[in-house]
Amino acid sequence: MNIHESAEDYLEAILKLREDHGMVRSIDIVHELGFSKPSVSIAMRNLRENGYIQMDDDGYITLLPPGEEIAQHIYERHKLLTQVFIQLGVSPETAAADACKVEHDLSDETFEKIKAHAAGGKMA
Amino acid sequence: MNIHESAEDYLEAILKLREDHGMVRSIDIVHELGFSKPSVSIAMRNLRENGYIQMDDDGYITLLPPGEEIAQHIYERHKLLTQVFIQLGVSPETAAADACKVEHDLSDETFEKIKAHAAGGKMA
DNA sequence: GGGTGCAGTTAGTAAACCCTAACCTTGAAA
DNA sequence: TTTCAAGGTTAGGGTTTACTAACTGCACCC
Repeated sequence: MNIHESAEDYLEAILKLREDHGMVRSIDIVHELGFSKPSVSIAMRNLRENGYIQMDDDGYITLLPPGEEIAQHIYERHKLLTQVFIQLGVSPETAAADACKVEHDLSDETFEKIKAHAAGGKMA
Repeated sequence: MNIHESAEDYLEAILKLREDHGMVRSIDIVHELGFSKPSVSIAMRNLRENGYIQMDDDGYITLLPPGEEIAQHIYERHKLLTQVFIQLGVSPETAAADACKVEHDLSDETFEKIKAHAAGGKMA
């Protein structure tokens, strides 16, 4: 019952929506990710059943600790990779789109090296 | 009838095997990628039916121009990304594994910027 | 009270991608 | 010549992840 790539994306979207607007419902994720309502509904059920999120009676979603951890992990990667790509001269839109895909695939080892390199300020 | 990620992997493996050993059969891909014989057999049928590869009567595989182009495209990314990760201090095994995954996801724009950056010799 | 619309769910479908089990063909070895 | 191994295929199955169609529940509003 491992976490899969799509679950990571959903958790990341929940975190992003929370930071941007405070409250998060399924319909907000529908608009954020561009998926259909049933797709999001089923994804939320899975996240709920596996203890990653909680939904109150009004459908408002909160991240439980395991979900929060994964969301932060992915979101940190997303932001750093986007920044690195932009520093390399990539357009912001493309940088964000590529970060979205790559963020799931990199090992911790490689990510940490990229992070260290970016922090060194020697990217440009 | 677009090319998908797995097809890119198979084409890349064919190119790599050709460079390493000359001749390529399905069974060589089985050993290279660690998939089952039926999985490779079906993948080869798809590549054949879509004009990416050719198989002679003995089962030897050659890349047709569209397949060659994709294989070179992916293989070039694989080698460059591996090299870049290694230059950042990542272990060769992890670098290659991560390159394997990332090589499919990067836009041309981002890849070209990474390439230019690496060529500038300012990676380390 | 009856319509309208929003949020969410259920049911059924599809595509990509892998698997095991079991088969065929061919060629070499005993 | 029989047996066996290697390469390849067919048949059937399973997971992940998304979709459309059609439903429920609820609130609001004239």
